Amino acid sequence: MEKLREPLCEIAQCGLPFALEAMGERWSFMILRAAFNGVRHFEDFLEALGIARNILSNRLSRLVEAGILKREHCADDRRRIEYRLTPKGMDLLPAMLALRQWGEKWQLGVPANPVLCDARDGMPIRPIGITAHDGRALSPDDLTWRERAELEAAVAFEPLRKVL
Amino acid sequence: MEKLREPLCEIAQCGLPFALEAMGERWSFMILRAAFNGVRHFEDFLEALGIARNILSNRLSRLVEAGILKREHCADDRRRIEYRLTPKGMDLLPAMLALRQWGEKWQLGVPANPVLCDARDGMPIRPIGITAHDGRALSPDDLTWRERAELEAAVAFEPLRKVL
DNA sequence: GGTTTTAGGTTGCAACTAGAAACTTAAACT
DNA sequence: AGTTTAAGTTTCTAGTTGCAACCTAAAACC
Repeated sequence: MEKLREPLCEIAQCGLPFALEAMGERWSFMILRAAFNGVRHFEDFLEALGIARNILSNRLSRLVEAGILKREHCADDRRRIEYRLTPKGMDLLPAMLALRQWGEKWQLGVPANPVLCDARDGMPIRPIGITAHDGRALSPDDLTWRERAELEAAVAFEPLRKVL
Repeated sequence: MEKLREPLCEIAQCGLPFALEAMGERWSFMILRAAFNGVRHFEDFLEALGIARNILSNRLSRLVEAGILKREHCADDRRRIEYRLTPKGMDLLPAMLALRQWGEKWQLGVPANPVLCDARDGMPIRPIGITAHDGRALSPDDLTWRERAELEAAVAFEPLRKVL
């Protein structure tokens, strides 16, 4: 764990504060979860989450503004509004699952049910973890920070796979 | 994405609300990040985060209470207190990195620096994602929910790897 | 045209969050 | 013994969050 150290946020360009700015509020992840479960309409979010109307209204607006949800009128019933995940919102699924798995593992006593599985073979997904470029599982001790410049020089020969 | 649906939290035993209960507050992830970067003492958190003393005090207490940090007096200087990550706290690293990578990818304009790398070969880590039991990358469309009972019956022959 | 439905704004109130500054306590240092 | 340091706690203030209940606007339905 000693190796895992970086300058704090004033210096580093760190994505965490930006992520928290968009998703750090109390209901944001629960709304996202509902959206992943197919909830699309205001009243359905309201019922699913037990949240106050004005808070929901405010959060949905913020999530739309952040580009995580998109807001559009239904074609068939134009007073109805659909909130749908954008690609940017979909891309939060690993983070949400990682949080959820952590909650299940450490906070929730019972094994979770239902279990999220691979649709192709029906097997449970692997716990979300940190993996090397070649797929090996990494522990916190296996990690280190490198300057981008240094890194790009080092891999000048082999093509650098897109990271982050 | 249609396949990815589950009963909402009243019915399902979902770990997400539990995770958010512990980590959902505004400064929690930033404190965790500092802890991963080796910050251990009250005054150092204070300086690193620019947070008010009373809020920091409150958050540290909560994180200790949640078992994410442990609080102990230094052996050499017993007025000093060290806050250190517990295994439970360490286990939040994938979730934090996933959030951070998302923030870097979607919110932060510039490529992040420094880059988190595998210490063994110096290559950048793979973006955190969802993988099947055999390591294949999965997209949201590849996911489905299965009842635990059904699943355990189905894999009665092959040993079910520990999940979550 | 009147009613219903959907989405969401407004108001009022209680609780919580956040910050600055001063105070406290215990240990260490001299 | 007196000072300094680390880690808080307390007090006061302002702002935000959250809920309930009611109100509005627009579209659809009859």
